[in-house]
Amino acid sequence: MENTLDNIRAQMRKGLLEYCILSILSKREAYASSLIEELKAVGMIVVEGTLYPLLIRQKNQGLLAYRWEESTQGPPRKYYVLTDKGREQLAQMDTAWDELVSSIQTLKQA
Amino acid sequence: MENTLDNIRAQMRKGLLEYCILSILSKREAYASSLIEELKAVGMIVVEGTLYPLLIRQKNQGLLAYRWEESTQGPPRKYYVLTDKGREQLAQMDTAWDELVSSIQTLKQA
DNA sequence: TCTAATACCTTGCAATACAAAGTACCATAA
DNA sequence: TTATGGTACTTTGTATTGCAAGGTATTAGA
Repeated sequence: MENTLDNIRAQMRKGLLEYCILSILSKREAYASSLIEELKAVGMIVVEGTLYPLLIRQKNQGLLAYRWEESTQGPPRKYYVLTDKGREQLAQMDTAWDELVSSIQTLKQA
Repeated sequence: MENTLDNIRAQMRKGLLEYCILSILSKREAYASSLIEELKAVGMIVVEGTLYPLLIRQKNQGLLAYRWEESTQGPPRKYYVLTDKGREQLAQMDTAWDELVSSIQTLKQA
């Protein structure tokens, strides 16, 4: 029941992570740790325990596929890419997101 | 596991309802059914089983207060209003929302 | 052969949106 | 007076999902 700005941020983010992941992967393939870095760079803190299950869910839904790639700096990495179905889903989410932003704008000014 | 646009909308909305409620109540007091109407008017479907527990949570957090008012058309209504604490919370949520919109915009163009 | 760094994964818990069903009040018609 | 329909508030049980915490595995270097 804390009310810090961080908690407010966290709460607002709920359900949007899936959209962010697809958006990032639509530009370039990435592995989990690099996704976490990119999200952190724009101010969205995500932890492993959130991201890994999410990626697995999206893969099981057929939105993502992955391939293993060796790394020079540690264990192999699982690079995820968008499938065609993932691209369709992203297009729908773009629409939904624009509508949501518009809805809230309307609410706040009426 | 459905993937309709409605489900996508629903998912994106998660966690944002609290913000919408405070936004509406910052403009005028309202009772549950009227909140549902106003949200529906901007395209956000909310059902009673979602809204009532949410209002009770916000009241228990001290963000809202309410008063009973007689109605000419049925049982009395519980009109909710923002408290000072609710106004503070709303201000923080405004910030968090703007940041979120900005973060996603950055993600999508990078 | 340790240790540190990197990367992936799992378990258990808490929060919350929802469907569905229930309770209560009021006006009006039979 | 009683029944009916409309309005409003509430509760219960379930599914989803974000997270803390802990675990496994690979690699490079001391």
